Amino acid sequence: MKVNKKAVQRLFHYKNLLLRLQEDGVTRIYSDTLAERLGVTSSQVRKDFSLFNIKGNKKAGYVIGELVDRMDEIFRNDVPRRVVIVGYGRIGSALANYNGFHKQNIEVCAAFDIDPAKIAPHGAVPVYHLNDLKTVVGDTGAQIGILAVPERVAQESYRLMADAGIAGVLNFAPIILSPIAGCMVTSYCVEGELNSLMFAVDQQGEQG
Amino acid sequence: MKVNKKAVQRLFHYKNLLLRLQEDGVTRIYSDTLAERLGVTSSQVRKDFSLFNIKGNKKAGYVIGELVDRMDEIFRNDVPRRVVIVGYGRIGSALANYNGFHKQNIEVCAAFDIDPAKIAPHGAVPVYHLNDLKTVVGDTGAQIGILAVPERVAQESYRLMADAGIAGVLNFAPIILSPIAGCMVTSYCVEGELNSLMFAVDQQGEQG
DNA sequence: TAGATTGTTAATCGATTAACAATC
DNA sequence: TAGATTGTTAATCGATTAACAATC
Repeated sequence: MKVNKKAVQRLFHYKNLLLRLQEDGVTRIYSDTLAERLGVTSSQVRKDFSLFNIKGNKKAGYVIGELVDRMDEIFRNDVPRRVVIVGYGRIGSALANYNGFHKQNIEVCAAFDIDPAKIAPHGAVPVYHLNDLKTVVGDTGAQIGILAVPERVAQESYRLMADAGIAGVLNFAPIILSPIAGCMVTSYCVEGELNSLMFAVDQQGEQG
Repeated sequence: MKVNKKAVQRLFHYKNLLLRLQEDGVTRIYSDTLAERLGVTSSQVRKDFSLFNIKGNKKAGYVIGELVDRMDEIFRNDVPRRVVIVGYGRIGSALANYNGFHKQNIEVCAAFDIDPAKIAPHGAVPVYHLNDLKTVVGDTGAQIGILAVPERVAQESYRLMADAGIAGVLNFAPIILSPIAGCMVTSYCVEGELNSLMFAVDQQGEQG
């Protein structure tokens, strides 16, 4: 089986739980315990680990320290990973200043907008004009970009990001972007998720 | 095949594309065309439609007006759907004022926080103290809640929401919530998504 | 009618779960 | 050793894609 996105996401959550357990002084864990804590099956935990070549000890479970080290290695958590944000509106600025990133060694190194009133190259997170995207991406070596612009300019902004050398985009505009070679996209649509949740709730109501 | 979350999400995106086409004066469409525009297969489009009992015309494709009407019916888009937001920090306030919601007939009817400085019951979106959650949920009839609080209080806040009668929660705290009966959860973890995207980019780099 | 498109059934693909041999 | 847990293979489950009969 190939490593897929969902397995990567689970690995990320395993890691975060393990870090919390480590803080509590726990040093070893069984796949069973880990599974229970995260609401998955123990088969899945072992399968995921095997996918990433993470080894435990028969009978003795897993050493949390070793697990965390291996995961840091897999995710390259030793080097800070740089991210730029395109679109400094409500969502963009909220993410630029989100304090959950540094724990994961993710660094928002710059944001971009076309509104002159928002440009602030000397802020905690510098905000530049979109025209400077290519230069800044070149200088910082950022590989990943967050796209948080209005729907109607999303495709064009994505093109500019791909052009600037960004290799992966996390898109928050509520539109499916047509892919550009060399720059992969993952999209998140809040209204779509809410809609989907509402549908699920409605359906459940009909049954129960 | 049962209706699943991914199919619901696709239906939502079909609808949005169809609305845009309608504005351009297009009145009919084939599954082929629709599929191409959204980067899916035409089999999938027809399968999705069949899942929701959406009918077209052999040889003549689908009438966009009929499709949109049927989808509005499925999603109950005729009545405004009310949402509350728990946690009025950066993410919470960004979402409270996000202007992509009203297009989908989603109404953020109230937000909640425990910081007295944030309470503002007469704002465009009223912000109340968390203590008032149950009352306000009762009064407004909101069924869905967005959870945007710090990780360490996420599980407890979720419990309060379930308690207040919220039937579905969209969680943005980077933690897996243990489920409470009667209140389903969908989670989104930005740092997890970024991490996953970085992993994918790294992997691609190794191969190419 | 001939050609083209829908709607559905069957085939394929991929991910999760179960089972169990290896082993500490 | 006996018991328990990992690691992996096989079985199951679910979703996507392909194929094609129905039909306009």
